[in-house]
Amino acid sequence: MVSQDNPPSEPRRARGRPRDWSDKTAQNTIKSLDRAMEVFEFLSEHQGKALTTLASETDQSPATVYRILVTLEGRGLVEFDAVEQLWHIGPRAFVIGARFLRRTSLVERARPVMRRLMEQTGETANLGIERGGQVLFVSQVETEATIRAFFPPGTLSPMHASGIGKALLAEMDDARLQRALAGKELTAFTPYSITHLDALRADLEQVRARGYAVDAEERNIGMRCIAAPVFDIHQEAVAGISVSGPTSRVGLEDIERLSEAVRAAARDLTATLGG
Amino acid sequence: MVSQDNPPSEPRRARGRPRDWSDKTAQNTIKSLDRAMEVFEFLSEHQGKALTTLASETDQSPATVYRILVTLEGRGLVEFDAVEQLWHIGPRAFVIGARFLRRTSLVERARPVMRRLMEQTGETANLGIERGGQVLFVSQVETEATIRAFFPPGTLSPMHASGIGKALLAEMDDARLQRALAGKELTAFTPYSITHLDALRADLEQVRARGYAVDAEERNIGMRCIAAPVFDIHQEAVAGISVSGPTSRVGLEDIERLSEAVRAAARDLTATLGG
DNA sequence: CTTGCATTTTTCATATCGTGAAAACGGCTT
DNA sequence: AAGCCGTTTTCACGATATGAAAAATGCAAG
Repeated sequence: MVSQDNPPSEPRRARGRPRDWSDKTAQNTIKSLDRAMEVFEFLSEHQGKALTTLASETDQSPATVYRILVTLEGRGLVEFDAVEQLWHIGPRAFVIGARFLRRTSLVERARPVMRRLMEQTGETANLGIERGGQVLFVSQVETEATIRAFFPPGTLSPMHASGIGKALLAEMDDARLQRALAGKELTAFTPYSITHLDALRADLEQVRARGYAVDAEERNIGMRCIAAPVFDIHQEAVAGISVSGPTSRVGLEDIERLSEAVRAAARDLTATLGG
Repeated sequence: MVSQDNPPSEPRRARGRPRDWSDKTAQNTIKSLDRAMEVFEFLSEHQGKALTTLASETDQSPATVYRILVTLEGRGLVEFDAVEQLWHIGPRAFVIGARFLRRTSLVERARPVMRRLMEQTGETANLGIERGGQVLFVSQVETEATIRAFFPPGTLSPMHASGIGKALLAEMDDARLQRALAGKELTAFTPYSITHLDALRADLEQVRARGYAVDAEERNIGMRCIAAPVFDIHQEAVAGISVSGPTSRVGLEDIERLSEAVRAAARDLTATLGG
């Protein structure tokens, strides 16, 4: 989506003194800030932590963690529940993080397309992009049915066990594929998960051929997902759009029908992006 | 914002040494961290800034800002676009921020806002969402007056005869409006009810223009209601907030004044949702 | 092609300021 | 009441964040 992760292809005309990328230990970073951000991140993963717990689990002194939290609290990045005496992520963190989406108009443009897709299919519609070898779900429109697939925006998921992930992988050339999967295990989440590279490649071949990817209970038992890639003006797959629902409603015989709607939605979105 | 702002009611049992709240200058915060967060926040507001610009606009030396950015980049909180040489908010900020939503629901977050609204206006405050073409009242903070409007949470009410309903309808585009009203009769509950589609459209036009909706005895004789829409991060109207009271206290001449408070409350709630 | 300017990144010396230990403070438990 | 536990503050020390300036580069102008 946004440049940067293609050093081989992009011209990379860097103004100013070039950064010393070889410096693995990153000596140009601020240690105290990094430690503070570690606490921040840790807190976001395990919400509702007490000061002492937080301190011991991040290997820092309670006094330091306390000061970090109070400082962040001053900006609303974290919140202190005075009743329960627990710390949480604050609303401003949400506001700031959400601005990540504003960078490209992708999410905004996708909104009406997704809504229509949800109405046509009756299933939850999702939008995801690739980030650091994972699928990042950035937006969703929930179905009105009571039984629904729920992926809160901000969720990260492995590429190989996700419809959107596979739709994106299928559009990558071999070098990029290697990089996206580098160091990643093909974890088995269910008995249906794809765990071998050969099997994955074969599946991706199919995805390319028919224009959509299927996640048939590869991540969650009882959930199926049908996804198609969305292209930007450079013909690059920048996102995936999908519907997901319970096996009871999304039967194997429904896939053909649903895939039509998903592909149409992907085409629509591609068109509004200038593909 | 969460629990914390009701010192009169909450017991406020603080374990440990009590914080020195009088210390307005907050001497217990970490200056460097605060400055770093200032850059972080500033960047989120004005995305795509160059280093120098960022430095001068936050009144810090380029070297310092550079180190802050590189540190945050290491955690994915900010991103550097190598082609354009610009800095942006990173995906991890989105992931972390999104976890804020997991903790509390719309209803819980609305609670303090509604309480304040009730105190300001002296009237019962309501929160409602749209479900299946009807308004679902999900939460309420009752006034202390003896004569009070009472909507038990869980109550369903037709959209066209409800302040919240009209506030939500007014934000829909035409297609969605059609669907929300599909198959619904514009039932007359009182002589003041709106029963013709044209009249409703005209009213909605007004609602949009002034930013709030009024239910003037359209559902119950003797009760008036002033509502405003609440938006989520996608700028979609997800809920409505309102005050309702007897005509004796909510006169036509009070509407202007009350609507200010309602709109302010709606704005507050919208803000904590990331709108 | 050369020169100058703008911008980013690194080096370095300095003193700021972040740090942990320990004490102070209260609530909670027995 | 006394002891325990978790939070907040104090304090003295030295790690480290900081800005100035230099280095390294691209870009635009001559």
